[in-house]
Amino acid sequence: MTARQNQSHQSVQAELLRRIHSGEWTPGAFIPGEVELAAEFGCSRTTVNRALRQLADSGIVERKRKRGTRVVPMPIARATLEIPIIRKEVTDRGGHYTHSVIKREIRTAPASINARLQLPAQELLHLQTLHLSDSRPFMFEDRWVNVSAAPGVEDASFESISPNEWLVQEVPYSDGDISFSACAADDSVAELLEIRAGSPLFLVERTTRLYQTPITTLKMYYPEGFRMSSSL
Amino acid sequence: MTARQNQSHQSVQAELLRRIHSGEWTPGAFIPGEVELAAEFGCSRTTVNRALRQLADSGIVERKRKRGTRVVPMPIARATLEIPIIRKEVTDRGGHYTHSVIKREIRTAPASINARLQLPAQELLHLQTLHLSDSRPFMFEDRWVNVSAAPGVEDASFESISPNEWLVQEVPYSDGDISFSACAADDSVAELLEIRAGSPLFLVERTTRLYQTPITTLKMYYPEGFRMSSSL
DNA sequence: AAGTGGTCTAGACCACGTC
DNA sequence: ACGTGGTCTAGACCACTTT
Repeated sequence: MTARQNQSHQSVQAELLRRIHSGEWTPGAFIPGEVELAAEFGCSRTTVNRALRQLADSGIVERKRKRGTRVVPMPIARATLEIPIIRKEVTDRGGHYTHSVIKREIRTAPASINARLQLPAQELLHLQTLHLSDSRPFMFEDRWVNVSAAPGVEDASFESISPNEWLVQEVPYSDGDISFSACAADDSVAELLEIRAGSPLFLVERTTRLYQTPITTLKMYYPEGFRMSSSL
Repeated sequence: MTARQNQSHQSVQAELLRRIHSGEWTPGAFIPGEVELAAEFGCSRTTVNRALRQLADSGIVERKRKRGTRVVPMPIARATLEIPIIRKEVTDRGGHYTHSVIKREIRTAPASINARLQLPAQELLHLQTLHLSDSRPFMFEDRWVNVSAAPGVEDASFESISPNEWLVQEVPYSDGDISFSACAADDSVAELLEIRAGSPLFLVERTTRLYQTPITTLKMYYPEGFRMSSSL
C-alpha cells in the first residue's frame, strides 16, 4: 500500500499509463477497480474515475459496469486533425493570403450534390473559389450552399471575405462529416491550380449541418506537396 | 431564474450548445460564470464545470481564469480519425485480407529515414509489405523498424501476422505523429499496386515512439478511390 | 443479488491572470 | 487584491450487467 496524499488526476493517469506501457498490465487484462486504486493512490474515487474516464475517451482502456476496466487489446490509433480556416492555413505557413471567386451562380444542383446534402432537388448557390498564397494557387474550392439555411448569403459579396469565413461567422453548424482522399486533376482544376492535368491532388470533402438542416457541402483540392499533419 | 433540480452534465451541455447555436451567445461573447450558471440550472458548480470543460475540450469555448469563458470566435473544426489496423480496414469493407512481405532486410537507413526517427545512422530493419483485399492490391507499406527498440522483431516471420499487427501486439507506443498527403505512383509502387505509373496515391506517413524512443516509421500508399472518413 | 462504473452534491482550497 | 476557473474530497444514489 503506497498511500500518498492529494494525488492529482493527472499523476494518477500518468501512473496508470506507465503500468500499461511497461507491460505490467497487458492488453486485454483487467485492471483493479476504482475503489482499490483510490485506496492504493491515497486519493478519492472521483479522482481515479476522472483519470480512467480520460483513458477510456482516448481509447486506451474499455470500461463496463460490473465487468470492470481492461486495457484495450488491439488499440485503434486516433488522430485528431485540426482543420483551420483557409486563411489561417496559409498565414501559418508564412504566406500572404488572397482569394478570388471564380464562379457564383444559383442553379438546380446535380443529383450527387443533393444526395450529399440529403436534400430534394432545389436551387442552390454554387460557388467556386481559388485560394492563393503569395499570389500562387494554394487550393481550389468547389462549394454548394443551401440558401434557405444561410440567410443573407445571396447578398454577400465574398470579395473581402471568403465564402468559407462568411459561413463560419454567420451560420453556425453543429455537426458534419469529412473525408480525405487522392484524385487526379481534371483539365479545369489543373488550369486554375497551374499544374498539369492528371497531377495528384489531395481532396477534402466536407458537409456541415445544423441540427439535421444541411448547410453546405464542398470539395477542396490541394496540389501535390500539401500535407495535413497531426500527432497520435 | 429557471431553477430545476438534478441537472445532468449532458443536459446542461446541450442547453449551453443550444444557446451558442441559436445565436443567443454569439462568437466572441463571454458567457456567465460557473456559479451563476449553476444557480440558474439548479445544479452544482461541479456539473456546470464538467459541461464547460467538455465544450472547451471540443474547441467550442475558451476558458481562462479570472477572464471567464467565451465562445470561440473562429472555431477550428476538429476531426478525429480512427486509424484501425490494416486487416480490420479491409474486413470492415467486406474484403478478405491477406498480405505478402515483399522485402525484408537489415541495412543502414538513408538519411531521410534517420531524420524521421531522430536517430543517428545505424542498422534498421527495412520491411516492404503488400496488403491485399480479395487478392487484389489494397495498400503498399514501406516500413523501417528500430531493431533495438523492438526485441524479437528479427526473429518474427511475418507470414501469418503482418508487421503492422506484430508491432501493435508486441511493442506498445505512447505517442507519435501522422500526416496525410497525395503523391504520384512511381514505377515500382505502381507495379505492385497494379496501376499506371503517375497515378494519384493517398499517402499516410506515420512515426511512433515509446517515451522518446523511436520505434518505427512507415509510409502507406493507397490507390485512388480510397477514402478516409470521419465526422465533425 | 451483488459488484462495478457513472454521476451528482456541497464544500473547500488553490492557481492563474487581470485589475 | 480579487474574481474566475481548476481540482480534490467524502459521501451518496443510481444504472447496468453479470452471476
